[in-house]
Amino acid sequence: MEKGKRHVSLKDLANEIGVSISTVSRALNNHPDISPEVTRKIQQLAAARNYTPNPLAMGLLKQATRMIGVIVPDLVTHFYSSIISGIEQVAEEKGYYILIASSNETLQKEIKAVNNLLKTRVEGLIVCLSQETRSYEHFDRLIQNQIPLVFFDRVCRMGEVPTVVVDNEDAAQKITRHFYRNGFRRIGYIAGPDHLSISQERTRGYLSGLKSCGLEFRPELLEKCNLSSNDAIEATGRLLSLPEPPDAIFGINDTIAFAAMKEIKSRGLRIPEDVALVGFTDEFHSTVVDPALTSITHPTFEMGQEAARLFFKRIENPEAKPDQVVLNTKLVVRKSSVK
Amino acid sequence: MEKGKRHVSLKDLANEIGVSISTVSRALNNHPDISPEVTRKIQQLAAARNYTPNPLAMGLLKQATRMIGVIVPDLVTHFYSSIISGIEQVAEEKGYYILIASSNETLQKEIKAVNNLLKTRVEGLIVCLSQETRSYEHFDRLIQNQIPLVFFDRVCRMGEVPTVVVDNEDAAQKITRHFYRNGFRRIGYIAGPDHLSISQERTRGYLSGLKSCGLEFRPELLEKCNLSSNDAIEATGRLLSLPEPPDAIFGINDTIAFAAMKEIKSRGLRIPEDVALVGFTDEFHSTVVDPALTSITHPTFEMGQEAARLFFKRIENPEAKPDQVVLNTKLVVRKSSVK
DNA sequence: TTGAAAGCGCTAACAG
DNA sequence: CTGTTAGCGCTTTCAA
Repeated sequence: MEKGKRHVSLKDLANEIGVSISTVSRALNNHPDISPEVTRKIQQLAAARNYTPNPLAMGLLKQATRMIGVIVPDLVTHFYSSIISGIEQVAEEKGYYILIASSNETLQKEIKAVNNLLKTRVEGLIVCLSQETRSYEHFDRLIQNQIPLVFFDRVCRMGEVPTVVVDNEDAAQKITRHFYRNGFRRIGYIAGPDHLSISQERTRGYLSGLKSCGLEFRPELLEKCNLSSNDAIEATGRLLSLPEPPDAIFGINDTIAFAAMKEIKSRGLRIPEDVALVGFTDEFHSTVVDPALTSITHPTFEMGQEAARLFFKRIENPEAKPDQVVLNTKLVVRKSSVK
Repeated sequence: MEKGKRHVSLKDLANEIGVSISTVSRALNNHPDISPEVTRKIQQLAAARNYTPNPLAMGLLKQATRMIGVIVPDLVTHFYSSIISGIEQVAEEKGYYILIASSNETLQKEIKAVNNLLKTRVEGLIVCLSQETRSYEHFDRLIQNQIPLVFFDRVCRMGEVPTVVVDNEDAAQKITRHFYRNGFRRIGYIAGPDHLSISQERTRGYLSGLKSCGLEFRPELLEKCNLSSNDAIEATGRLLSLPEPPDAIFGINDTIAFAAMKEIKSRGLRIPEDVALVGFTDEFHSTVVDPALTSITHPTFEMGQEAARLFFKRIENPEAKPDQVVLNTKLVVRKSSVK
C-alpha cells in the first residue's frame, strides 16, 4: 500500500502477490474458476492487510449505496430516537447504513433534507412528516421516480407509500373511556395541527370515546396547538382558565403532556385531584415525573423495525401494493389519572 | 436519461447537448475556458434536469467521502442526541454528512462500530467512549493510520487526540459545596466505573469539594455503579440503607440522577427534606420531575459543535498539536437541594 | 485457470 | 475554447 493511502485495494493485493486484479477479485468472491491454493493465498493476504471492499466503487458499479435516509421531526425526543434505533437494527442486519436528518418540524428543512439525502444517493427514504408539512410535492417526486419511500407515525399518500402507524383512534378512545370510568366528566384534549394524520385520528378517537360514554362534546374543551412546549403550555392555560375548566386532560404527545403537567402544577393545581392527566409518552419518562403519568406507550422500537422491514420489502418488490402496518398501543395506568 | 436510472449524469447532459463530457464538467464548475454561452446553456440544462454530482464518483476520485462517523454510547439519551445535533449543524455547514452508530455502552459494539464506519470510508470519527472501554487498540489503529479522530465527554489518549470535555472536577466541586452551604453534611456520591475519565474527574472534584468545606471523606458514602438505571437504583439503595445514611446525594449523570430519585421516593423518603439530590441533567427533564432537580447542565449542543470544529481543524491541519477544549458547566439550583 | 478491457461518474492533464 | 484520455476501485464479459 502506498503511503498516504488509508485503505488497501485489490490492486495492492494483486501487485503484492503478482497476479491480476481480476484474479484477486474472483478469489475473494470464491469464484470456482480460481484454483483453491491461489484463492487461499489471496484470501489470507487480504485478511492480513485488512482489506475491505471500497463501497464507493461498489456503489458506482452497482448503482446501490446500501444507505437509507431517515428524516425525523427532531432528534432529541425519545420517541424518535427509539424509532431510529429500531430502524438501525434491521438495517444493520441487512448490511445497510442509515443517514439521519432532522426536519426540526419545519417544511423547509424537510424539503432540504429530502434533497440532501437524495444527493448522497441513498437508496430510499424512511420519513416522519414535520408538523408543518401539508403539501407533498417533494415526496411525489420520489414516488414518480420509484425511489423507495416509507412513512411512519405522521403519514400521507397512503395507498401509494407503505406506512407504519399506531391505532391512534383506538388509543384516544382508550384514554377517554379510562377517564370516564374513573369518574371524570369534563374531559379536555390538547390536539395538534389539523392536517397531521395522527392529530385527526386521535381527535376522532376522542370524539367517539366521548360518544360511547354518553358524554356530550364541548368544543371549548378541545384545544389545538403546534407541537412546541410553549404553545402547549398556553393551550393548557386556556383550558384551565375556562369558566368551567376540565377535570381531566389528555395531551397528544410527549412534549405536550409534560408541558401540560408543568402548567397545571405552576397554577397550584393538584394532579389528579384537581385535574387528571394522561399523555402519550414512553415508559421511562412517565415514571420519573410526579405524579407518575398514565400514558399511552408506543411500541417505538418495533415501529422502527417495521418501517425498515417495509423499506426492504419495497426494494425487493417495488411493484407490490404498499403495506399499511398498524401497531397497537397500550394504556398504562399510573397515578396521574386515578383519584 | 435512460429509464431505470434515477440520477442524471454528466454523460446524459453531454449527449443531450452534443458536447463532450469534459465540457459539461467544466461548464458546471465555471471553468473560465468554456465560452459563456455554452456555459449558460449547460448550466440551464443541468438545472432543468435536476443534475447533482454523484458523490460516489467524487469520493472515488478525490478519496474523500465527506462523511464523518459518530459513535455514542446510546441514542436515546438527551445528552447524546443533543450533542449529535451540534455535530450535525457544523458538519452540514461544511457540506459533510454524519453517520451515527451506537455502542450501546459495550466495548464489543464499539469496536464493531469503528470497523463498520471505516468500511464505509468515513473520513474520520467523533467518539464518546462506551462505559466498558478500557483498552484502546481499536483507536490506536486509527491514530497510527492518521485517520482523524476526536473524543468528547469520555475520552482517552489525550495529547494524541483532540478532545472536548467539560470541567468535571469543577462541576463536582460546585455540587459538593452547594450541598455544604445548604446545611448538608453527609454528602453521598454515586460514581461510575473507575476507568472513565469523567468518573475519575468528578470523584476528584467530590473529594476536593469535601476538603475545601472541611468535611471528612467517608468511603461508605462513595458508591459506584455501572451507568445503567438498575445498577444506580441498587447503589442508591445501599446508600440509603447505611446505618448513617447520607442527607444529600449526587449522581454522576442523567440516568443515575433519575434512578436515584425513583429509589428515594419508593422508600417513602422526601426530597430534599430527608435526602437532597443533585444530578447532571438537561434543562428540560430537570424541571419536569418533582421536585425540580438541581443539576449541572452541560452545554451539550456546544460540545457537539466544538467536537465537529476540532474534527475539521484536524482534517485541515493533521500535524498540529491536538486541542483539548474544556467547556464550563452551570449549577442550576432548584428545589431538590434546598430545604 | 487466468488476464485484459470496459464501464460505473467524475476530474484533470494533455492535445489540439 | 473544446475534446481525448487516464484513472479512482471494483465486477464482469470476452479472450486466451
